[in-house]
Amino acid sequence: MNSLAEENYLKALYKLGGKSNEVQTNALADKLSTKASSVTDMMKKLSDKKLVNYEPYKGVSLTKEGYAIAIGVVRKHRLWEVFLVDKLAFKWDEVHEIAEQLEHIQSAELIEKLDEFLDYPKFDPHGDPIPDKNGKIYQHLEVTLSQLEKSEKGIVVGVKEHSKAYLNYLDNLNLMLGTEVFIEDKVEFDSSMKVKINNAEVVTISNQATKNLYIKKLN
Amino acid sequence: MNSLAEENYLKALYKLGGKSNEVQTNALADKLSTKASSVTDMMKKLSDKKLVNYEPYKGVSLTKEGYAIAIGVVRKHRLWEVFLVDKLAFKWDEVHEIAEQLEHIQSAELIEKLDEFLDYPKFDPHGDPIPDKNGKIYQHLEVTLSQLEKSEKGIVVGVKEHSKAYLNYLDNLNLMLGTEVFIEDKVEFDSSMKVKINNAEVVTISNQATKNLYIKKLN
DNA sequence: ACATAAATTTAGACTAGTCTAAAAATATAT
DNA sequence: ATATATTTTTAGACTAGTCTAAATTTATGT
Repeated sequence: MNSLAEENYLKALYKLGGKSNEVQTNALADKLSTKASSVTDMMKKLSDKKLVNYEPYKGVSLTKEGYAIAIGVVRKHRLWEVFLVDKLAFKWDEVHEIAEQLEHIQSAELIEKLDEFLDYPKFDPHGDPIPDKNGKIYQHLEVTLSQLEKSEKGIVVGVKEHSKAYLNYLDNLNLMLGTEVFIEDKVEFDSSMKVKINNAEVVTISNQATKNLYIKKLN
Repeated sequence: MNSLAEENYLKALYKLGGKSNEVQTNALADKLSTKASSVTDMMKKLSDKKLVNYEPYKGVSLTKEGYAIAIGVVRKHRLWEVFLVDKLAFKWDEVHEIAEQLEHIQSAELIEKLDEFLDYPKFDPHGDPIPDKNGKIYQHLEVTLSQLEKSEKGIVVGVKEHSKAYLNYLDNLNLMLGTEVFIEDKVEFDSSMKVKINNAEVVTISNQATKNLYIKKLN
């Protein structure tokens, strides 16, 4: 069994380095809002448990076993987010902190039953893919709104940035998962875009915002 | 905010002493499977936080504020148990350990939404009353099966003992919440009872078992 | 190549929670 | 009433996880 702290380190390592990329001590410290010295201590511990490959001064990466644990935590986080939004009517910008707690509940049976109850969702409320029980993830084709050209059409399938501020900004533009977008125009000056939403109103979206929306192209 | 350990001490204090009864250090240590010295340390801490009334060597009881927290944890535990049984199809003997974890999730909004989702249940899967959001509890009239006389009739409304072994024993007898029981006979020799279940088969129930079943008398 | 900067690790201290063993207080028994 | 048993508290040590400050290693710029 792994402690809550250990699980959080493994999850952060996954978010920064994926299945096998090296991650620097400071990057991990930043991600976890802790200090580099604390990271070093934990890396030694996780290395002893064979959950990470750690060489002093050289960075760290997940072992196969560490990756499996990290993926499991991500799976739990995202399934709970679906539960919170679909069943308890939370909004998509309200669920992160609660899911951060729920992701550490220990019970394999619980999570399988939750998955079934939710009807085996493939994506969480932000469009992030939910690993299946074997750890398989179906990744987005990573096309962002900013990469579409004038007159191209697509559907919003995910967000890259999860802050409350950004999610609220999208809500106010009526942009949510499943929304159809059509590029009316790209403004050269500030790289913002004029976008027609669901064949109705046209809104202007900042470059910053367009870079953080995943789109599935149509036609 | 209170730590997980603090919440567990407060809950145990509630289970042993209710709203205001004094509890001995050793009793608390037993309940929490810890040592008396650990209890003493924690009581000093909770006393400093004004969550318990503690006088060295004299025992300890909950303050109003400590009681409110304890009741909140119990409310969360029991609501999650309802979720696990009603929505995720767990059996009543499988939910305790998971609910022990879920009861510490911090989010007032979560628990209110869960309560609504479950349709404001009054009792958990073992028949224990669920405190409402103001901390009000509707207690059972505490009649146990063992207190019924020959030819009396009642309905099973709760269990006093929550061990897996006991709950399984009841399952095997087809005894669950809502089951109708009719006392065919009381055996003087070992105080066991012959009980007709749902107007069908007659089973023999040990004294030990009859003392742990709450009954609502009929007629 | 060498000085300096940046990143990382080590050393030592702190907190929360736990433990064992000894000391102190309270209860019980004759 | 006094010895004995029981209960509780205190003292000191331990672990997990964190921190600051100093030391060390690696990277960078001229």
